Amino acid sequence: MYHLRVAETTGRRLRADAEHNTALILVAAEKVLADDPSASLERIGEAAGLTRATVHRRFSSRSALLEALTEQLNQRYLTALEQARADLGRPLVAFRRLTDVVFELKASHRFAMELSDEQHGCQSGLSPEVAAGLEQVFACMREAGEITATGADWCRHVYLAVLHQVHQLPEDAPDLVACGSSRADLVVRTVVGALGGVPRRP
Amino acid sequence: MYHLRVAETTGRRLRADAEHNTALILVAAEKVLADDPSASLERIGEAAGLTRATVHRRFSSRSALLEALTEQLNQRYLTALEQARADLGRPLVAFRRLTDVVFELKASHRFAMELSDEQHGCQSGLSPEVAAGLEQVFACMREAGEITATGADWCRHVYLAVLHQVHQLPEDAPDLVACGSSRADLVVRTVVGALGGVPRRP
DNA sequence: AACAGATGCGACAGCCATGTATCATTTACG
DNA sequence: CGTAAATGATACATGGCTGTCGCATCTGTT
Repeated sequence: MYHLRVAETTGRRLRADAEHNTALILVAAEKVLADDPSASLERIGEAAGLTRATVHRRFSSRSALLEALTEQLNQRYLTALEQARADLGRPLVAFRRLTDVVFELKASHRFAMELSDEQHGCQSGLSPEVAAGLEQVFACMREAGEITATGADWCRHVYLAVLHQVHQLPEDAPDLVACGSSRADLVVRTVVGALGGVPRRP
Repeated sequence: MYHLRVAETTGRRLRADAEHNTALILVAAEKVLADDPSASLERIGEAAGLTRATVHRRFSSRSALLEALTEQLNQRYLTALEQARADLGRPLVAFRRLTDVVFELKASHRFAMELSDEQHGCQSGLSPEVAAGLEQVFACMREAGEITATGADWCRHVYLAVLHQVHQLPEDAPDLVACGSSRADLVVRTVVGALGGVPRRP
């Protein structure tokens, strides 16, 4: 994971407690920044039970910390994609599985997800591997006739946008209840509808 | 519009040139902040051909300026909604018309739109009148059987999210070209698909 | 023309975040 | 146990943005 040189220029590895603390910092950063994206390193350290100085020792700068957060997110994404790849034969099932896991990511990595979304331009901050993995899922759905949209970026963006909206939908939203209160179900149906409705010409 | 007391506590009205300058500031603020949401008032003034001091004279604080920006956006929204209300009898036409105008808003008021979106919680920063106007459009579409989603917030959020994604789609995106390169068309079809696909139970 | 209003310029104070450094103390690890 | 590493505490320098003055100088308005 982060065994080697998080913010160190030397090749020495960190002591066990130090490594544990970097993990604490990442967790705290996610929690605090999700609430206030411009929170200071001081507040992050405090939330981790550490000092601002220590945060600086583990992460050479604020941006280094943010980088670490998105890298962490990309790792979890890859794990989720591997799970989905298992049943790529049934694209809708794979998509549903994927959405389930990504939803947990949204809950635990809200800030990092928005961070990689906000990345300027149309290039999301996602690693190329993750983007490719998502594209594969959508490609299978298209081949299976479940959707008709062809652009990989378009599919991914709509997916993430819908996911975001569903995430912050209140528990008792009528359209959520209509789906058996399963957020993942609502995402799947909405995305499939959005990406499948494109080519119908009136 | 802003004839009276933009940042003044006195009831006196502004001189003509001063009023013109507040307009310049608003335009410049939109342009600069769209590029960098955390740009300083100095840069905004510079973009308006004015001094930071003058910006402070017209808008008592940074947040006052942001408020003015969202208020301006809400005004334009209302105008767009009035145009759409014209042909509420044909909901899809009304929706299409609305989207056309809102798309121009997205181009000229990118920052303000994202600002009112980011507003914490599920309450967007839109004025109640605008929210109600949008709800009316979606309600008509639902009654006409074009969509099946029932939640007003849900419809609005999906609409704005899709709009945002389509807005930053490159000119040559395949799914855009498939719609005759009309962004508004792509929005309409995607949203209708997204909101209409909800209740289909597999 | 005269006056009030608006602006530019410069200066000042306050605030807060970042990044660096030092030193004493505690803790992990061989 | 002894050493090296990690941390807490504290201080310092830096830089940026904000908000507020005062003053000289144009410019609109009547």
